[in-house]
Amino acid sequence: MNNEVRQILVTSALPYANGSIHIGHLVEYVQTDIWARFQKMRGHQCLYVCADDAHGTPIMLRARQEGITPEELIARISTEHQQDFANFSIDFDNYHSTHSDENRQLASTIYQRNLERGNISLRTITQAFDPVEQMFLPDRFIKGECPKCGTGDQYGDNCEACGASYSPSELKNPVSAISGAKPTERESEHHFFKLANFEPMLRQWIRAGHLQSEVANKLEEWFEAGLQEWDISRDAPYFGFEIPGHPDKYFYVWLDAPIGYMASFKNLCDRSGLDFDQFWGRQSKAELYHFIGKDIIYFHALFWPAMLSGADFRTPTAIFSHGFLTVNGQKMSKSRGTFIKASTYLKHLNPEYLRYYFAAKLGSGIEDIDLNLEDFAQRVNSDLVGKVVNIASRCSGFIRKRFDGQLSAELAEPALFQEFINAGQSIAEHYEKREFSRTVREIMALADRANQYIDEKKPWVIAKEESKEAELQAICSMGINLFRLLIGYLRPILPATAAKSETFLQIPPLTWAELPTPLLSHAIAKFKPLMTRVEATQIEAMLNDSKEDLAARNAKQTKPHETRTEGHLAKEPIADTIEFSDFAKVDLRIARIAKASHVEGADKLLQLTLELGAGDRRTVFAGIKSAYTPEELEGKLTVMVANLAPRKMRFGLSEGMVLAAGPGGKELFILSPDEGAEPGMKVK
RNA sequence: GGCUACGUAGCUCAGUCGGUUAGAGCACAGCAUUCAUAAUGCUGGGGUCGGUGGUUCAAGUCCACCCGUAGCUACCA
Repeated sequence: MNNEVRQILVTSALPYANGSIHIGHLVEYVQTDIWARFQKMRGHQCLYVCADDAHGTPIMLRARQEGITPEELIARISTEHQQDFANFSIDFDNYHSTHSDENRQLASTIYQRNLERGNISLRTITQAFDPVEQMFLPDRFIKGECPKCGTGDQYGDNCEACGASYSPSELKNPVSAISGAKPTERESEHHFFKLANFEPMLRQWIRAGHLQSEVANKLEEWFEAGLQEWDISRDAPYFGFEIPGHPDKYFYVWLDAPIGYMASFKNLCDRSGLDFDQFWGRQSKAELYHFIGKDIIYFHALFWPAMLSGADFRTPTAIFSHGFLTVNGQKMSKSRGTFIKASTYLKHLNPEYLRYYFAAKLGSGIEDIDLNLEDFAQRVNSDLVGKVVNIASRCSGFIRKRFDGQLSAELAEPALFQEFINAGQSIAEHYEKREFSRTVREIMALADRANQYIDEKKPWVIAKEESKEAELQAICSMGINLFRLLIGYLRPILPATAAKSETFLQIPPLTWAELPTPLLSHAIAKFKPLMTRVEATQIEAMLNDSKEDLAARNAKQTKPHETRTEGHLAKEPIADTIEFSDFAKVDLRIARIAKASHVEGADKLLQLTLELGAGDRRTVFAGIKSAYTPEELEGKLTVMVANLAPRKMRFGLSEGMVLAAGPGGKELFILSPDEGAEPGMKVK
């Protein structure tokens, strides 16, 4: 074993301060936390830092909508995030914010140094501008009709209906998503990071073992396309840091977000006396690892090393990317109740279950992992409750009742104990390589071995024989010692269960180095259940609760809640007054959704067969796949525009439209009539 | 459309450099057992390895094409 103490700095991606932590986020924090805890348990100096990512247009707008300052918003969200993390035993050594003095200074330093070395250029670009809000509009905040297929309400970058990509200026009838005004074009001077200056360095870097091979493959694309300049500035109004010497110009949030890793660490240094340069200086010998989702590889594997190198800081030792989380094989969905917030999960289930399940599925690759809820319950119950915890439970009774809690003075089966110790090496290697699923598999094989041992020795038979007291004590002590090793190996994954087990065993926190020393002639405490089974009803309740979360929020939106309503009205102002005759032209009818199905090849569409009674059936393509599944729509009554001119769409002819409210994505709500309405009835 | 991955038992996944009869856990069935939170042990059934074609003495593994899934496709956090 390598006894050298390593200096390791680990980060997880910074959660955006615009929403709650959900179980998808947790994959990454759990993965990082397990790895960091493992390193600490091995005796290394491992520091795990993170922060809230607090800047950008969405945060500015949300704060405005809520009628508070961005600072108030991010403070509130930060508290909430940290509470969720603490509940899941995510053990940060420091949690900070990108909206901090440390980050302002570091961002400025990094910018300044790159500027001095000719890595920043200034160029005037033309951008969409909202004349009402007096602000430039990011693509995401411009909506309009797709220039190719004519579908309305599309974002400025690509069409959700036909998949075409285009620039915002090509949209037909564009409107600002903030004010509803028609955007104008305006020129502005922007700051660009000249990524191409780093091409030789990056080409070498991405093939030097800092990245997973599939990630490096993917990045080749960018070199083939040619490295473009990266726009790192935004115009006021913007919530972020003003660029030194350039009033009303701000650093783009993605510039200062990764710098937040450094800032959080700097903040830790200032409080604890650690040496910042020892970790971030060009000559640093410390290891630096970023755990990230595969969606933000570009920022971390190209821009970030380039920025650092251009500012005379060290580059990361490695970037560890992971895949996304699906639930029951599908993307998390609010309507299915599988968009589960961390706080909702906690109301129903033990966080250790999820940590274990994620660990059991995580490898070092970037494939997505699936939370199959049935599998989740079976796996936790069988592995943790049935196998591991059960070993302590089935041995402790004898030790407690017959020997007053005292373990025997010698190991009954030193060879078996040694077998468990030997397995530790490969378990450690798998931890180190982030092959947690292999780690778990090996540990569970040992747990099976321990149960087999007890079964073989049959302590319950021996207990009935006289003069076999010593043998009984030895067998059960052996079982307890095997349990101790299993818990030791599982400790990075199950910190809370390990802590409870340490209380039961009456020992200090386990370290890897102590594992080979068995507990002999030692008193243990009374056994209390360390973990209980997952019940199907708990999972059911959690899913319902997630759905209710959504329902509650919807109710809040429809209620005349000042800020929320103002938000919607501000985004989409009430249209010009019309005459009744204009309204009468629209023939609205109650329709029954007779059939709903997915459309092959369509990302956003569902194909609906609407029944108006008397054999009148219409095929309608509706862009509501993001919010509804076909199953939940079938049989429902809704309201449709029955006399809309049929429109030829990519997948067929659409003969009308269903009415729905909401901004899109998960937040789409189709209208349904009150009880008693029948298909075909006219809405007037 | 292009690109990066993925597709193996009902479920979740292993399967290394191509090499005997494709493995594990869960679930299921039978038996044993009662120390343990209905936990444990033993035995068993279950697979056209997404499809088609190719390379090879030999293909789950390599190549091509197709189908399906996920993601990325740069001013979106």
